[in-house]
Amino acid sequence: MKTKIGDVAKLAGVSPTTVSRVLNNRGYISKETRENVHKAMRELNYFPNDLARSLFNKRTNLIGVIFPTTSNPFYGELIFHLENICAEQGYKVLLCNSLNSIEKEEKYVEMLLRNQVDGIIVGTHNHGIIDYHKQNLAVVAVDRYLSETIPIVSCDNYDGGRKATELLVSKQCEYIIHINGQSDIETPAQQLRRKAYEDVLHECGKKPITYEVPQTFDPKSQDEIIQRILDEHPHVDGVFASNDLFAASFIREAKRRGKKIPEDVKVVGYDGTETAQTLLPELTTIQQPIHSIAQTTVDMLLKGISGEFHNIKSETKLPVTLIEGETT
Amino acid sequence: MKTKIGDVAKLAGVSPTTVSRVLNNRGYISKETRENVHKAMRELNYFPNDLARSLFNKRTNLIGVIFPTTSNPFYGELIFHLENICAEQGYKVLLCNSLNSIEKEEKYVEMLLRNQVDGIIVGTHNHGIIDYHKQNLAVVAVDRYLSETIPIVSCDNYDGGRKATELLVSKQCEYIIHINGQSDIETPAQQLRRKAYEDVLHECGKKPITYEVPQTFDPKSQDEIIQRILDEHPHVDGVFASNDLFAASFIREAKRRGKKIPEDVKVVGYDGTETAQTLLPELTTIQQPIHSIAQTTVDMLLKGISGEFHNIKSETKLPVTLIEGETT
DNA sequence: CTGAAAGCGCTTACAG
DNA sequence: CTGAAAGCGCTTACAG
Repeated sequence: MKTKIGDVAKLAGVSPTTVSRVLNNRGYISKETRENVHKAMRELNYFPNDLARSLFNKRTNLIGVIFPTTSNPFYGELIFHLENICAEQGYKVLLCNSLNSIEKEEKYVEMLLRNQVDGIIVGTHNHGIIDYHKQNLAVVAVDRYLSETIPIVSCDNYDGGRKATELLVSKQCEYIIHINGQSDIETPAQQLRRKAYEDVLHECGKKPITYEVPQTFDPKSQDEIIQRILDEHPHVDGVFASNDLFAASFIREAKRRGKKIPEDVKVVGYDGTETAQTLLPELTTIQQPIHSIAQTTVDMLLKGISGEFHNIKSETKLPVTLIEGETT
Repeated sequence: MKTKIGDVAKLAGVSPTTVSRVLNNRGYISKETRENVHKAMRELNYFPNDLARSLFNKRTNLIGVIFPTTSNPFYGELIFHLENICAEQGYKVLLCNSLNSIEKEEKYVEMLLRNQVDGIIVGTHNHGIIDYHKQNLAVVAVDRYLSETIPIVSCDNYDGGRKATELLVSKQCEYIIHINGQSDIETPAQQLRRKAYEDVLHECGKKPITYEVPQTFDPKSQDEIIQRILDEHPHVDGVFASNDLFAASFIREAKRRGKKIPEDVKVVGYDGTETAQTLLPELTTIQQPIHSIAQTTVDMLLKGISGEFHNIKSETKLPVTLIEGETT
C-alpha cells in the first residue's frame, strides 16, 4: 500500500489536518510539530497524492499540448522547450500527437477535458472543437487561427516568405517554384508564406507556381510531388520550400537528376531547426525562433490560466531570420 | 461551473449511482433509463472527471515517459510512437525531458509518483532512483540498465557496432576512429557499440581510438571534440559515430578541411531516424527499428501494469539494419 | 432494475 | 497552535 496522509499523521502523533498544513505551509505550526511531521514523511517515503489535491483544489497544473508529431524536428524542438518551461513553473505536460487527424484531435481534447487540464497549447487545425468546449479553459494556439477568442503566437510568416523569395530573385533565379503544405483555411501560416512568395513574384513580373504536399506525414506522397515538380518544370532554378524537410527532399532528387545546387537550382527552406542545421548545415533557410515561440506561448497560457485575458483578441508575431547557407 | 454527475442525474431524473452505472456499463439498466441518461449527458455536454474516477479506482491510465529530449530526432520519433501506441490503448502520456540531468530526473520521478502514474518508460541514466521508490509501479527501460528487476528493451548494440566497423574495414579504411557519447556505467548501450568497434579493430590488428562527446546537448562541446579529432588525427580515413548527428557534424568539418567523403574519409552513423534519412539521405548508418522499440516497450509496460511480470529479469534485443548510403 | 451510504486521499473553513 | 467535520466528483458494495 502506498503511504497516505493518515499514516504520516499517526507516526508523527498528530492529525491529518496538521500534516496537510505542513505540506501546504499554511497556518501556524510549532517548529517541533513541523519537524516531527517532516521526519515521519521521510521515514515513510511519503509523496502526497496529487489526484486528491487537484480534486479538491480544482487545479491540476496539467497542460495539454497538441501538435501533429514530435517526429517532426520543428515540433520536437518546440515541444521540448514548451515542456521544459512548463516544468520550471510547476506545470506538467500531457502530450498529444494528433498527426493532423481531426478525429484524433477530438479524442485528445476530450481526454484533456476529462483530465481537468488547466490549459491547452494547440498547434493543429482544430476546427472549432476547443472553442466549443471552452469552459474555464485557457487555450493558446501556435501558428493557427482557431477562433477570435483564442490568442495566437506565431512568427512573421509573410516576412519569412518575402525574405526567402526575394533572396532567390536577387540571385537571378528566373523560374521559382514554391513547395507548401496542403492549403487549409485554418492555417494561414502556410498561406501567408505563399502569399508573400506570390507577391514578390508578381512584383517582378513572374508567374508563381505552388505545389502542395499533403500533411499526412507520408514520405511517399512527398516524394511523388517532388518528382512531379521536376518532371513538369525541368527548368526550375529556384525553390522556396515551406519546411526544411521538403527542401532536403527536393535537393536530393534534383541532385539525382544531375542538377547542381546552387549552380543549377537554388533552394531555400523554412524552420531552421537545430536538427536540420546539424544534419544539413549548408541549407539556406528561414529560421524561426523556437525558444521564443515556446516562451511566449507558455507566458500567454499562464496568464490565461490566472484569468488575465478574457476573450481579448491577441496575436504575437515573432521575427524570423534568414540564414544564408550554400544552397543559394 | 463544470457539469458533474449530479447535474446529469437531476436532468435525467435518476440517481448519480445510475448515471455512474451507464457511464461504466456496469450492472443492469433499463434501456429507457440508459437513453435518458445519455440524452442528459449530451445536453449538458458532460465529461466525467477522470481525477475523481482515478482517485477511487487507484488507476490513472497515466504513463510517465522520461527521455533526454524530444529535440533529438531519435527520441522525438520514439516518443511519437510511444505516445501513439499508448493512446490507442487508452493510456495518456506525461512527458519529461530530463536532458540527462540527474537532478531533473529525480524531480520528474517524484512528480510522476505524485500523479499516481500506472507506469514509467525511462530512457535515461536514473541512478537507482526509480527502483528505490518502486511501489506497485511498472517500469520499463529503453536501452538502459537500471536495475536487475527492471525489464529492458534495446537494440543489438554490439551487432550494430560490429556492422558499422566491419563495413569500414571491408572498405579498406586503415585509420578508424569512433565517436561515442560520454561513457557511463549505467548506459552499456554506448559501451556495447564501442566494445564491438574495439573488438573488430583488435581482430585486424588496429588500434582503437574513441572520442567521447559529453551528453549535454551543447553543440559547442560537440564541435570542439570534432575539431580535436581532425587536429590530432589528420590521417583518419574512417569514422564510426554513435549517432547520426555526430556523423553529420564530422562530415561537415571534414569537408571544410578539404576532405572528400567517402574518398578520403568514410563515415557511418547510428540511429537512422526518418528525419536524418530525409535531411542527410546519403549517410551510411545503422538503423534502429524505432517503431518496434516503441511497440515492445509499451507491450512490456502494459504487462507490468497488469501484474504479469514480477521482478523477472528480462531483456529484449531488437535487430538493427545497416543502411548503405554514399558516405562509405 | 435502482438508490442511499460510505469512501478514494486530500484540504479548508470552523472551533477550540 | 491543533483537530473533527465536511466535501472535491466519482464508484462500488449493499439493500431493496
